[in-house]
Amino acid sequence: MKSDRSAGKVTLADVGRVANVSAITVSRALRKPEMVSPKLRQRIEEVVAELGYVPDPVARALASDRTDVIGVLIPSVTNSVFADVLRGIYSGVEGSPFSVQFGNTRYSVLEEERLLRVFLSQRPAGLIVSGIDQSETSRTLLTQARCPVVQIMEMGPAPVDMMVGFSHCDAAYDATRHLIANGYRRIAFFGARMDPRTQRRLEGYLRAVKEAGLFDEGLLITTPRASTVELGCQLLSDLLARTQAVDAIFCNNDDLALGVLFECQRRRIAVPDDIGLCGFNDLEMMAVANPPVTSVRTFRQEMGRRAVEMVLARVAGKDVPQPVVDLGYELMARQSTRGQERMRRGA
Amino acid sequence: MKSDRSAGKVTLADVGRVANVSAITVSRALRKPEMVSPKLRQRIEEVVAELGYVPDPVARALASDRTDVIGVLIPSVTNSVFADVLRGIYSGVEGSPFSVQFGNTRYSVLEEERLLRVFLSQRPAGLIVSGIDQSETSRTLLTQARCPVVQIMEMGPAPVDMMVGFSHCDAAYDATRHLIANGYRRIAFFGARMDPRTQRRLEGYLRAVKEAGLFDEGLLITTPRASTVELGCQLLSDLLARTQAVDAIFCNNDDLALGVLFECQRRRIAVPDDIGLCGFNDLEMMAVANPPVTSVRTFRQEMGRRAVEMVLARVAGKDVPQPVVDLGYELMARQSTRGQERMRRGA
DNA sequence: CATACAAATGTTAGCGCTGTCATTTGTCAA
DNA sequence: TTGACAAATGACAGCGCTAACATTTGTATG
Repeated sequence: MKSDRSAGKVTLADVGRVANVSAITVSRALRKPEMVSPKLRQRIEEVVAELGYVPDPVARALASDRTDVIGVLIPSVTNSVFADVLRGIYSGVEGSPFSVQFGNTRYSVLEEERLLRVFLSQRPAGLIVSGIDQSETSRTLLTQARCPVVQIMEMGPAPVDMMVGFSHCDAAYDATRHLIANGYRRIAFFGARMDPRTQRRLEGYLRAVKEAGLFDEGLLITTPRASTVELGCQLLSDLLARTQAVDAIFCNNDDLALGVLFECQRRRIAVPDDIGLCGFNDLEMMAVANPPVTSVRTFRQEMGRRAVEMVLARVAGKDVPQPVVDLGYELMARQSTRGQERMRRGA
Repeated sequence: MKSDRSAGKVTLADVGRVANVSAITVSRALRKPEMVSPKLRQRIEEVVAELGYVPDPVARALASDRTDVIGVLIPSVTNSVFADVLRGIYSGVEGSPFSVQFGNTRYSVLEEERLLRVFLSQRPAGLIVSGIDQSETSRTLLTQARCPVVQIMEMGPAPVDMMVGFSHCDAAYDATRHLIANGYRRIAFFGARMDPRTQRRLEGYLRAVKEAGLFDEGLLITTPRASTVELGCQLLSDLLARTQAVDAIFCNNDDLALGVLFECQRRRIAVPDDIGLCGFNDLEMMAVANPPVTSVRTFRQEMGRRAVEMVLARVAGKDVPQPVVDLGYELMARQSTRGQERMRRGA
């Protein structure tokens, strides 16, 4: 039996036998070296190396009722915004014994609920979830989770536990104000995949144009489709087919903005003179496009890294002095909006 | 004791107690329903629902010596190419009880080795690794892995187990041939992050230009830096500072190509008339850029999905009729190379 | 040198589940 | 009805590890 299952698997007991100590001492030597005398510790380490012992995380999890896995729920794997957050999360766990398990909610609240249950059944060391629009059930699950929880991407009034994000609404408001300040009056909004964050950007846009008395429903172009560069081209075509009275476009994200830029180039619409263009997220390419495109820089990697740091601190028993962190954003004003200024808000 | 640890946790035994059967019967009702009488099965299912029982994957893993986790090793999380592969992998496991655990090797063979050991210690149901350039040690680990293994992204002569990919070398060869066929003679190669796949693309390029007697070392621009759009701009500037005798550029990937395109626009270099431009991967935006950019389409999502399918088939005990799959590629000839044709190779 | 106490190590009993084998129940032919 | 056999269910042990408690060893003190 044993011979078959554990084919060659070295256990704590094996190490103990060779080193002439009990299994638990080996366990301690590995996890809490200071509890074992230096002499023994060294002998054990030698045997571990010699035998090529690798701790079994599954057994450890069962015995100690905890894992070293941080569960992360994000709505999309492909969206480059989340890819950046992931990178941040990875850099955060790097060098620690923790690993990361992702769940893709695909922008579905129900899928989020389901994944949450799955994750929670695995005794995560911590949980990182996207946004603040969980279902009632999800919130309950998170509240009762016996591990630290971080909500990322947004700020909101009632954090489940900890939170790192920024205000999409304020960011969009500032971007729109920037367009207005630079002389644009007929400012369109392009929004794809109207998820909660996009909705809040729309809110910010609306607040700004309404305040300035520039609101026109005809300038609102939204679609449930996922945003792509091609969609940006299309939305511009759609808009222009409807009206020529547009002098700026605030895009819900940089993919759309890039599409708009290409389409403007094709149609020989001068950016920023005929049309001002502003994106969101400040993807790397925006700064080197032709012309460089104004965008709202968000700190996506930082968000991931901070979230992990908070989880790790809590797991280590430290308390987190600032459990709610507003990372802010930065308006990168560039040529596409006749931009010179550069302002910062939040955090 | 118990009360504290398992706070509210419902176990198989709990379900069994309420349903008046033994724990093992509940286990069977859940895993192999056909082994339990319909009547009992129904009663058990009711109790499971009533109590909100969720199986504990950790305990199951320890007892059965296997998990439902597929380990995936990729060299980068941010690179959009791998993001697409991930999406494919996700769509592959969707609806199955399997989940995915990623490891980021950051293009390091040693990190790959380390992660491999970690993953293997967790009894994965299967392993998906990127490329064919594992270290000797890694190959040994993979060979001895007691689970199916799929190498993705590339084709190679000696698969560890299964393989899904395409020939980067052939793809680059065809792309370069296309440039030559369309009248370009001074064809530069831009390569960033010279990982094995980039190296093979370079090989393909070299084969084509040498065959045509068009090789010039001065047209080879490579850098270990990660590729970005900005880097594309820079490499073009560098090249032009060195020589004006260039009439086409084959970029190692689409990020670089996009940078080159923007820089050409800025410098009023006409694409495709002054300079032909070809990318690699056919990111969505290439088709709608201005002008649309020729690129080599690769089937990244498909690669991920197929890899998962192969693992699942093997886990289910089926045998995989075609354990080595060449997915091929497709040259998307567009305006940036005066392209009309559209050819296919591989698979 | 006995005492007290801390440090170091060991013993025991599971964690929740599943593999294996044993037992019970049901079914059918003779 | 009985026996033979399959189907359904159960008992038991153990996966590899760690928490909690128990014991031993070392060390300082009077």
